[in-house]
Amino acid sequence: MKTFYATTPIYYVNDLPHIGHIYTTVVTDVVTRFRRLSGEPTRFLTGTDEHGQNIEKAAAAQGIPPLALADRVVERYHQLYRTFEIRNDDFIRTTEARHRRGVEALIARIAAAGDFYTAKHEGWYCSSCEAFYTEKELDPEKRCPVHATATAWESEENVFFRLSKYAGPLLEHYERHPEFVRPESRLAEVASFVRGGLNDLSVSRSKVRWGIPFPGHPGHVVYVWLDALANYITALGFGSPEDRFYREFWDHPEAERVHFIGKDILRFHAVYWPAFLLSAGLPLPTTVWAHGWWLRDAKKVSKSVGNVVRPDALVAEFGPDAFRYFLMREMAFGQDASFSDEAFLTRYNADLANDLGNTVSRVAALCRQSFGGTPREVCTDNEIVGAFGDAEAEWRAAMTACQFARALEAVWRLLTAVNGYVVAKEPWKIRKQEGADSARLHRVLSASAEGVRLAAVMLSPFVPFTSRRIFETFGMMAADPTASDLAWGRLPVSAPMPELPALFPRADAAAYFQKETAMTESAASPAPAAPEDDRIAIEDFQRVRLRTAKVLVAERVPKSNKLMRLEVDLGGERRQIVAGIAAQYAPEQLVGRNVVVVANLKPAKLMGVESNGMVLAASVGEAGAPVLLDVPADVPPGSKVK
RNA sequence: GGCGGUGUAGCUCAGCUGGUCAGAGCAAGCGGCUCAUAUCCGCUGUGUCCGGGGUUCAAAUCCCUGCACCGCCA
Repeated sequence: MKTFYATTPIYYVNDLPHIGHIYTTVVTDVVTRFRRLSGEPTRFLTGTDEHGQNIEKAAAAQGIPPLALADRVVERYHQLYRTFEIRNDDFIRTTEARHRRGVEALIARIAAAGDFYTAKHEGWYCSSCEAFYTEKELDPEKRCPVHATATAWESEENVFFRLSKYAGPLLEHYERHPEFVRPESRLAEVASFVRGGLNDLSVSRSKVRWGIPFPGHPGHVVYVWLDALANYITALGFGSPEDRFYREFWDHPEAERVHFIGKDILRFHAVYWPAFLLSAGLPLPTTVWAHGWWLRDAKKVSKSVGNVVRPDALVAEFGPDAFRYFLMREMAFGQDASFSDEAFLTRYNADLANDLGNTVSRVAALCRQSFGGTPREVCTDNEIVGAFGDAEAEWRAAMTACQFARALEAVWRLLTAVNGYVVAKEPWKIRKQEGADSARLHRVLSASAEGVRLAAVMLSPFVPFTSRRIFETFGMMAADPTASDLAWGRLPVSAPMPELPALFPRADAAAYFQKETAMTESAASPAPAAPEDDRIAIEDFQRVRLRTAKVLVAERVPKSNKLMRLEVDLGGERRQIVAGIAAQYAPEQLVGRNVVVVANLKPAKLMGVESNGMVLAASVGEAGAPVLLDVPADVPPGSKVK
């Protein structure tokens, strides 16, 4: 029997949930709801990645065991899932015994294939990355390219996986299964990477303690990705006697297995993971679907314009369904999209309030006013039947291809058809002329209401709560629909219809932004650490004018331990800048040195001395000791830094 | 530097293997209805389909080249 299995990545508990997590999870939820609605046996897995040095450290910093830290974050995810009505069948945590058992089983198979060997692994190790770097990847002072913190030369015996051996088989697999990576352009990227040759992968760590002990290698734990990726099968019971789900949803000729991921972790899913599986002789996933990122609209910073990004506020104000709808409708799946409150409000009003909400409201009102309930007969011969057939076919094709925006457009065409039909038939006139008993009136409203009901069925994967409300409005049970509901003529006859509040009351965008602005401004205190995406757009960065400068004069600011008064050459312009570096640098170390400065900073007075800019320095260690950024002596002063 | 992608109406984007492909939605303008959440229905426009070459009877669609932006790798 054909089965469908979909997963999100397991989320690292070092990070609180943000829009990226919400998006991937909602996508997977929509897809699995669609499959269930189509009657396919379906399984939806998500979970958390809880091992690694970073977790160990973060927990130690808070004085709690790592597992307690993980518990807290896991609770945040559960909350999130309740809010958005995520219907996952399982939630795996890498600290669970079933996961460990599965990882051990996977490792046993790879070992049996002879794909592990031990060798000395040396290099510059960054403990934050839990990774080794080569000399040329580091700056001259051997600092980590990601964290800019000191790395240490480490040398240890590690277990290696013969990844190099699988470059050929992987390329062959890509060739034979072009659907293995979606979208297509990503497959090209991955293939290009593999064609460049693969190095064997170190898959054990002795520096890390918080992890799964590597079988047969005391003191070593399993490398985080080998541990984490395995979740997709360990959650199904792989390696356990109770592996019914594994046999049904993974190791089965007709099982479809899809990983939804962000494009940032494509390589792990499309290279490492299938290589592990090939080695272990297990089936590969059918498709790895890499979606894009939500970028922030940063055209204007003015809050009154309405580009304040506050997903929490939007969800609170307009509800999780509106947010789910926006995410699925606005992003062309696979590409990046930009997020703005403005776009959200536009979609909300145009699509949800006007089209969906108003159509439900008008058809329901017509029925209620005419019959006090649903029509007494089912009309099977009308223009809406055909519109539904077309919409359903398009919707199904688009959903199967993960073209969510298209699927939604198809449903909206059905809504437009209903509205056009209502306008053409003018049921309010029929009622006046022929009375509420008119058979024609019953048929017209039956067709209209049935169109709305079917739109709600097709929308149920996207906006489950709203769909149930629509069913309720038309006298049905407020339950998730099943495959048989997706056929014409299932609207109950002469059923009482409760009068419910508007689904999506029209929003006054101007008033909303005014309120948000007021709230933002009144929140003078530091914003709470919201689990938000804090990436910025390139335009944000470009507002900062960074320039190189040569220090001409340096002297300590009287009565200050930290402040140093500098006069710098900014390429023809002489500037006075005060920098808090006197504790670490002597004036004579500074004169003649090249530095990087922020050239367009508003002037400020420090200890009575005016400063016109800021010298950039890395902030090192707990105390944040400044370490000036180096600029080679031959870079002329005033050069742009970008 | 290598590989790949993108560039289509004011905005967001559809346009597969070349021949109603010059489109949809939003925004704008005009008209209509009044059942409905000032909602709905109909009509209307602007586009050097990034620039330049080429193949072809025919190219937004294929090839070459230039520019801009983006991604992966180094």
